[in-house]
Amino acid sequence: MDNSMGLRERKKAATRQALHEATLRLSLAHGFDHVTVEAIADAVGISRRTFFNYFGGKEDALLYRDEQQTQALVRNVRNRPPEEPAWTALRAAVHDMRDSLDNPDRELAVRTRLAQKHPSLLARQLANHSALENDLTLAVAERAHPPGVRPHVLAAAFLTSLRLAAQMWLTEEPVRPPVEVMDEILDEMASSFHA
Amino acid sequence: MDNSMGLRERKKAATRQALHEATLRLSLAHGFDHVTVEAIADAVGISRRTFFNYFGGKEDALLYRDEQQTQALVRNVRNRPPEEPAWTALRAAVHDMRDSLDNPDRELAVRTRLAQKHPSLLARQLANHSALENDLTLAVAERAHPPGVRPHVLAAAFLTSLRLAAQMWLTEEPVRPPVEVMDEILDEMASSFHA
DNA sequence: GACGAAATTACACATTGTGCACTTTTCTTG
DNA sequence: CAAGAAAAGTGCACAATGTGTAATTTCGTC
Repeated sequence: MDNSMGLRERKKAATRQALHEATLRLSLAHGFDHVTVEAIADAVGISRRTFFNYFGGKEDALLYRDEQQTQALVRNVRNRPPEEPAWTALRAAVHDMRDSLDNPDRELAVRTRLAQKHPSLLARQLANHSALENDLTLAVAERAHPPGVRPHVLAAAFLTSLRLAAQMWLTEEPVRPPVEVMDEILDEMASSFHA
Repeated sequence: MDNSMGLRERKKAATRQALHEATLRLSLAHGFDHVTVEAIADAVGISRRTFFNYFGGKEDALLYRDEQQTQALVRNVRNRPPEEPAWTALRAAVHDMRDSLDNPDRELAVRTRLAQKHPSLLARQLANHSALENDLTLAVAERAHPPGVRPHVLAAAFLTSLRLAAQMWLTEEPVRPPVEVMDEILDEMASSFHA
C-alpha cells in the first residue's frame, strides 16, 4: 500500500495539512492576530523552528489551501483542449473545479472573511495571487500563439475576476453557488468597457 | 507666510517625506532587506520609536509616494465631468496625471523593480492597491447610476491594468512614456475577451 | 541491523512592532 | 508674553518573528 510517494513525503504532507487546519481553527477561536506561531506548533506537536521549515509564517499556513486551489486551477487550464480560445479555456477551468470547490466553500468563506479583516493576510494572499498570475500567463501564452501583452492581460483580468467574485459572494444574501457568482463577474468583465 | 497649514503639520509632512527618501536611497545602496528601521530613523535623525508613529514599517515608507499617487488618481477621477462614462473618466484621469508622472518616473521604475524582487514589498503594495480599489469603486459608483457589480469590475480591471502597465513598462526596450504603455494595456483590457 | 540522508530540534540572535510613562515642542488663550 | 493644554518625540520593556547553525533523531536503503 505504498501510495504514490514515500512515507516521508506523506508525513510531511500530513503535517502541513495539520498545521493549516490548526491555524484556521485557532484563528476562528481567538482571532488571527492573537494566535502565535508557537501556539500553532504546539497544537500540532512540533517545534516552533520546524513550523518555519513548513511555512514562511502564519499567513502562509492559513492560506495553504488557497495556494493549492490556485495551483490546481493552473493545471486545469493546461489540461484544456489546445484548440479552445484562451478566455474560454480559463472559464472552463473554473467549472472543472466545481466538484472540489462546492464542498469546502465554508473554508473559502472563512478565509476570505479573515483576509478582509487582517491586512497582513490580504497582503500575503494578493502576493500569492501575483505569483500565480505569472504561471497563468505562461499557460495562456502557450495556448495562444501570438505573443505580446494579451496573455498578461487575460491572466490578470481573470484572476482579478475570481478575487472579486469571492468577495462579492460572501456579502450576498441569499448565498448562491460560488461558480455562479464567478460566471456573473466574468461575463461582466468581458462586457463592461463599452458602455 | 503661513502656508496652507500649521507649522506642525508641515514639519510632519517634511519628516514623512524625508523618511520616504531615506528608505529609497538606503534600499538602493544596500538592498531592501539589509536596511533596518533603525538605520532609516538614524539617517533622518529621529528615534526608532518615532518612525513607527509615521509608518507601519519599512514597506510603507518605501511605498509612500505610490500611495500618494494612487490617492491623487482617485481625486482626478472624482474631478472628471459627471456626464463622462466611467471607463472614459478613468482613462482620462490617468492622462490628467501625466505632468506629475513624467518627472519622477525614475522613482516609479525603482519602486516597481524593488517590489518585484522583494515579496514583502509586493505584498504591501498590492494591499495598498486593494484599499484604493474600494475608493475607486465608490467613485465609479457615484458616477454610473445603475448599482450592481459593474463599478467593482471597472475599478478592479482598471487598477489591474495600471499595475500590469507599470510591470511591462520597465521590462521594455526602448523605453516609452509610461502613459503610452498604460493606454496600450487599457485598450487591450477593453477588447481582449472576444477572440 | 547499519549506514547515510533528511527531518526535527534547541539555542542564539537580530529585528520588528507596540504599550506605556515621561520629556520636549508647539499651539492657544488670557 | 506667560502659562497651560495639546500634540509630537523619546526611552524602555516586552512579546513575537524569522533565520543561521550545530546537534540529535528518524527514516529509507542496502
